[in-house]
Amino acid sequence: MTLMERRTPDRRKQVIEAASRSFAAFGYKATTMDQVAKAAGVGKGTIYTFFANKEELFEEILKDLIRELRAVAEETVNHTLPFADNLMQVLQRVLGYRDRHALVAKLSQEVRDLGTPMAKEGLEAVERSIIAYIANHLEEPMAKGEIKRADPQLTAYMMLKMYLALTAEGSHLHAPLSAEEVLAHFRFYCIEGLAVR
Amino acid sequence: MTLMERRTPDRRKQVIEAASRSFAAFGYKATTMDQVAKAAGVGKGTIYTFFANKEELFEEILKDLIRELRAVAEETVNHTLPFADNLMQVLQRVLGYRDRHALVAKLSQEVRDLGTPMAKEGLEAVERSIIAYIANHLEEPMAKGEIKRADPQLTAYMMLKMYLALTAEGSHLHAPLSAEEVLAHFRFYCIEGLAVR
DNA sequence: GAATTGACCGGATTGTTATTTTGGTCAGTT
DNA sequence: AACTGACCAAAATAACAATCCGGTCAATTC
Repeated sequence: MTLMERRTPDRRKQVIEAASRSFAAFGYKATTMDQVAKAAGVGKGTIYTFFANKEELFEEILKDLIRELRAVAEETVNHTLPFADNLMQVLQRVLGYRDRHALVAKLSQEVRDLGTPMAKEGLEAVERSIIAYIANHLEEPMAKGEIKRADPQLTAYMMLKMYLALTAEGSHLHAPLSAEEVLAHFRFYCIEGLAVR
Repeated sequence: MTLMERRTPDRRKQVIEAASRSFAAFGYKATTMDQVAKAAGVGKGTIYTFFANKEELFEEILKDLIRELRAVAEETVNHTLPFADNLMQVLQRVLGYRDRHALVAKLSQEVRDLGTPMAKEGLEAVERSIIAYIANHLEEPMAKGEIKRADPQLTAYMMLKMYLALTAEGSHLHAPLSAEEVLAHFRFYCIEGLAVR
């Protein structure tokens, strides 16, 4: 096995890992193919045997990120528990996923500062995928009557927006909230609502 | 009166109105002081007898906008009605306030496309002022037990974010919603919550 | 003489051209 | 057959010139 790895090291994997680090550290635009090749210990041409261009390489990295988030969610969800509990659990785990967030954070900054179209599209793809995932998992509790019936797509969208409002965006209006505060507030505003019962 | 207007036309008002139109039509950066002076039928120097610089002129226009929104809200609110009803009424009126929205829309676009710092600060000022206003008007219904107790500042912030998610931002994910849909969804997500009662 | 004006100034912005960087290729090496 | 890196054209950046615009103030008007 060690010998085999020596003989045929997995170039593709090397490339993906180097690229992943580079995109997270420098963003889309500032990551050069020469750089990735160097970091991967690979000739530049080799990259192009696996990926048609920089764009496709980037999309692969994003797919990995989405896959990973989905996996984290999947292994956290417990279908015997109430919907709200699952939602909270998943959010808590995703919140703690700092390192993987680095790519998202860097891309967000790049969109703000440089406006790189590719970074913007990438973030939108991640966002769409998260919304689709949540929307999917909304249908069961709705059918079961655990939560009210509503357009799952729109509901998932609103959930994400509220989550982001509590974590990322609102930094300049309310002091950064702790993970527990985020969870408590999310439950309060999103699930329970302001109306008295 | 007509004669008096002829004799001492209100230069300050002329300037403010011309500037207001120009900021709404072209944004902060693309509005030049020469242009404003021309449109106001006034020498450029005159502007500087009322406003120290372009920035102050802009801030005055924003103050006017905020004052106007506040006035619309104030004359709509009926303290004998339930909180949720008032909220809906005010939203409905603000939603229909197309002309005044023009300035906000233009500034939003300018922040997106040009990143003009002054436009960004201006929008944030408007946002802060709206949040402060809502927060103020949350305390009474909270005290009366009409809605649940919570940090008014944060609650107001979440309300605005939800409103914006339903109207402005979400254009690329859900088709633009009609005014009625926005109101219905806002009531659903913000007031009632997803939990079944 | 108070209010108003517009030519004028310098710093910022925009347009232009020269230089460098970088995504992608492919002849040659291993 | 897998892999490499010198090479190319196009895109990005830097350097510089030309223009624009916020702000001032001496001259003008009322």
